[in-house]
Amino acid sequence: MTGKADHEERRRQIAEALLRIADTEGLQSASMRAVATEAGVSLRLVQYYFTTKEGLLLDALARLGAQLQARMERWIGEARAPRAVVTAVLSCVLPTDAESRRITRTYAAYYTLVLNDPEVLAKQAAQPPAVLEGFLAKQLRAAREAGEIAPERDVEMAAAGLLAMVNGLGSSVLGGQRDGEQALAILRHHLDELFGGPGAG
Amino acid sequence: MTGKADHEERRRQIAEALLRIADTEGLQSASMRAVATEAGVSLRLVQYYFTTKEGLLLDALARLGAQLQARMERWIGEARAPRAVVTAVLSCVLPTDAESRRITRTYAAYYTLVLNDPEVLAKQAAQPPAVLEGFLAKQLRAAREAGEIAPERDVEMAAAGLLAMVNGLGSSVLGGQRDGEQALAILRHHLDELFGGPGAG
DNA sequence: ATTCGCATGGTACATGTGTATCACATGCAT
DNA sequence: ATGCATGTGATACACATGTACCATGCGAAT
Repeated sequence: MTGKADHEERRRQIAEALLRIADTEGLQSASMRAVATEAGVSLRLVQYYFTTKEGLLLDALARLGAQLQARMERWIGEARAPRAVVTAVLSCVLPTDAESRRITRTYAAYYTLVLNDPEVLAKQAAQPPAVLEGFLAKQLRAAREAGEIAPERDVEMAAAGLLAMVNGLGSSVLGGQRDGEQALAILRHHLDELFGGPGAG
Repeated sequence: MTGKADHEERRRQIAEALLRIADTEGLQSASMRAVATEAGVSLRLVQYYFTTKEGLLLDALARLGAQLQARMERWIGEARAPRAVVTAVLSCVLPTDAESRRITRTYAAYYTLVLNDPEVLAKQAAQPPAVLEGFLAKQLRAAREAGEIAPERDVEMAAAGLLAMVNGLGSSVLGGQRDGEQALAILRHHLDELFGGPGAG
């Protein structure tokens, strides 16, 4: 046989074709045929490897999530100081470079889909933000105990607010209202306000 | 003739049918036929009053914007104090009651559409946030000059951050991650932090 | 009474969609 | 050599969509 590596490779190839289309033209343009053409395979193959369109959408979403997580870990790097970690996590989801623009746009394309699908999709997509928020709160608490944040500050509230803010900032960048650098500046400003003042890069 | 009042009334009736569908089932389900059925008219009439689907979408979006603005003015009411105005504007766009949930969900439905349409739609939808942000900044500056906000605070940054935050909070509520009251609590917390402390109503 | 323009209904057409079906290859186990 | 599972192709089908076209009614101006 051709080996299971080829099988998974084909799936990856097709799913990434979907993500590419979702990024550039939106999910509504990601028909089975369009995905097949983009991936350079026949329509039948897309059907063969994913059976149904919902399966393809779900698989691609999972891959997108993995890509975002990989980007986060890359941005966190060897940072151990809570403030550096928080800054990395928040700023890496802002559409500032090509990769983040791609990921953000593609997530936005899925967003509308999730809103009107009480199916598995909603469950799959509502979990990551919650754990991320918990992670941020933990980091902020550590920073507070280290004296970098005023003791009276509520870290859960701050974490929720910051996460919502980068989400909204991302939307404004995608909507063409402002530029990625400006969004980053706004985020940095609020981080400076939360922590004592301007911190190291 | 039947009078121009009837004409405009028909347009309103049809456009609101679209908005109702966009709210409950998403814009992708808002086909010409579905809108016609929802409005209780024939497909031909939808064509007659709006010619093209794009025209219908644009008109409905304009009406949605008017509804949101009306809601804002209603929420601002007779409030004159900057803090009260800012609080009203920001909290009235959070999905806390039926009307705001409807408006927010419908805007979200349009959002994806705007992302992949460099047409008139983008221009039409990118303007309001900018003027709203300017309005908020002005209110915050007034509050700062009145001593309610620390003099070293940057009001433009704060306005941009708050607007992005309510936007992100709205998304999280729509995504089922939290409830409207919790979102409101997070917003209030950050307003308390920006202004000296808890304020009246 | 005729004519004209607006309003309305019904329906056709071309296209795009997801999915199903039939056909053929190719390689491995028996 | 034969049979069977996996991979691949081409095409058919049923349906939904936006838009265009033809016909009819009906009030008003001539």
